[in-house]
Amino acid sequence: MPENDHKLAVNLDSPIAVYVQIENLIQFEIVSGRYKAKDSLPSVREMSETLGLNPNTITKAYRDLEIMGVVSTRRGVGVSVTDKALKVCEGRIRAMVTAHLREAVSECLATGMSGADIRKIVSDTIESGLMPYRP
Amino acid sequence: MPENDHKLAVNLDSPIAVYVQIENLIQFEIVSGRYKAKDSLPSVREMSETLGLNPNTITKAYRDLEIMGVVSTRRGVGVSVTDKALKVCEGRIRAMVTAHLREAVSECLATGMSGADIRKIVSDTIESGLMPYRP
Amino acid sequence: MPENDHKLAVNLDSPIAVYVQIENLIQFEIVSGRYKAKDSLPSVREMSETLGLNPNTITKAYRDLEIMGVVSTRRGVGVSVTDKALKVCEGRIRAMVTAHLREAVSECLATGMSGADIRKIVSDTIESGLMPYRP
Amino acid sequence: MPENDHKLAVNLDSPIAVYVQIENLIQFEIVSGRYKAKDSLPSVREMSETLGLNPNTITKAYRDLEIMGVVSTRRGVGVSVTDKALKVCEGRIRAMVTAHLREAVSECLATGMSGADIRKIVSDTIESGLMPYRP
DNA sequence: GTGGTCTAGACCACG
DNA sequence: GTGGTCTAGACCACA
Repeated sequence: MPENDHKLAVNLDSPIAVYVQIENLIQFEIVSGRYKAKDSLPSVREMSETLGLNPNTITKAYRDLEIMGVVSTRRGVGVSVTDKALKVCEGRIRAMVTAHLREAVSECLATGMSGADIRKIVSDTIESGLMPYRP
Repeated sequence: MPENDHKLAVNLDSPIAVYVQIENLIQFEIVSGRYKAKDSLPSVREMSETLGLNPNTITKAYRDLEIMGVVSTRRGVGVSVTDKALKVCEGRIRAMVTAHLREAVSECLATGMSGADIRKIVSDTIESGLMPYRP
Repeated sequence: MPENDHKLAVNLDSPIAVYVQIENLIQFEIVSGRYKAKDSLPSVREMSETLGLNPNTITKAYRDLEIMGVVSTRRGVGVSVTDKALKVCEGRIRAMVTAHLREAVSECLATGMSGADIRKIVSDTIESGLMPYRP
Repeated sequence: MPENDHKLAVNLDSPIAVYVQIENLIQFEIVSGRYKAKDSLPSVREMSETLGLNPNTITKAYRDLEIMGVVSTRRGVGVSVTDKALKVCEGRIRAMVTAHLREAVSECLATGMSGADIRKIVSDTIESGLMPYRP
């Protein structure tokens, strides 16, 4: 039962800094095609209210994304996805998730879990549907 | 190519706190059977020198493990694995790595990666051998 | 009468953001050789007290410098100049000051100032001694 | 190569506020004699369309210039250069560009650039012709 | 002691 | 309304 009205969410208990989670979330949205070049991102204030975070935290994420070349910000106008964003994000994100997957499998092996068990968990997760990125 | 001279290693650049990495490392060693009940752990000083970390960091990890009931420390004697350590760690670690694996697969799906691609990476990693836990 | 005990200073009235001024100041110190590879920078707290600024402002500057590869920060240890800092800064700063000089001369020309007058001001400033960078 | 079709231009990426850039641009035009007493300035709407800026930005610049006594606005008539504009601007702008020039030279000295190198850049720029003010 | 993150809230530049 | 900067002050991870 996939939830279609896709919503961004951060995990405050994660050891990963919230602003980094937001950067990743947005990059996932871009890679998955939900944000396209020239699309506007939610304003800092809107995003901060949606996520229940301080505007400064959003600002920090947006600023990093700007340095990466993923978004472009203009005072009084807003923040929008750059033309090269997809290219930039695709490489970064693909490499990141592949590394995470390899690490996760290695962890499982390190506990003595069998290859068959690992494959079963993987298949179950794949079949349980397209889960949104949850940091 | 079996895992000879298995060594603990922490990743200072990881967003995961070093003391958490150490706690996990030791639990992995227990789950995988390299540390057994009543085994002594390296002293705080030895561990800190081996890993190049501040003794306080090791102390904090050992204290947390003691609270979890995984190790017991006795002044003048040292730190040793408790009898119930395996039982405690097995559940925790198994749950952790399973969760990590599901998250990693979900991340891959979120980028639009196909199930076949994911399974291929998983199989490759499984076949590349038993990699040590690397946080 | 040059002032030898060289001190960093920022201009709060400048249209240039304070944290950018700090980034420039430190890069000047590196280019001019007053900071060398592996030198420690003043701690965030110390710098903030010296300059009368909020620690967050210093943190922002240090973070940008880290992204640029000019400094390296380690928790609990401090911030130090990287080995490649001089190379990185030299290009950036040299280009920046040259551009500023050209712009300043162009401005003078645009007001109708004569080449001779411009050269006189330049010579006077050169001869008035090595002034510290004042943003 | 005389400066034909001289055009005002602002730099949106400059740390200098756009309305300040416009104020300076107009004062440069006055000092250089391209705008004389009683000349009309472009209307707010025309200026905003020419420069692709929000009319509010132009309005703010014109208002500041009026406060300085450089222009006078009359409802239904427009904005025109005052009789004392040249006198007012000349001092302000001359002081500003001189200060910029001194600062730029100081910056160069601070990087360790030699007086000869500085003089060479200055001469090159002077000889490359009368560049328009570019903020 | 060090740096890192986050919040709350202010003021500014711009549309 | 938009984003940008800065302050004040809190808590955490680490040495």
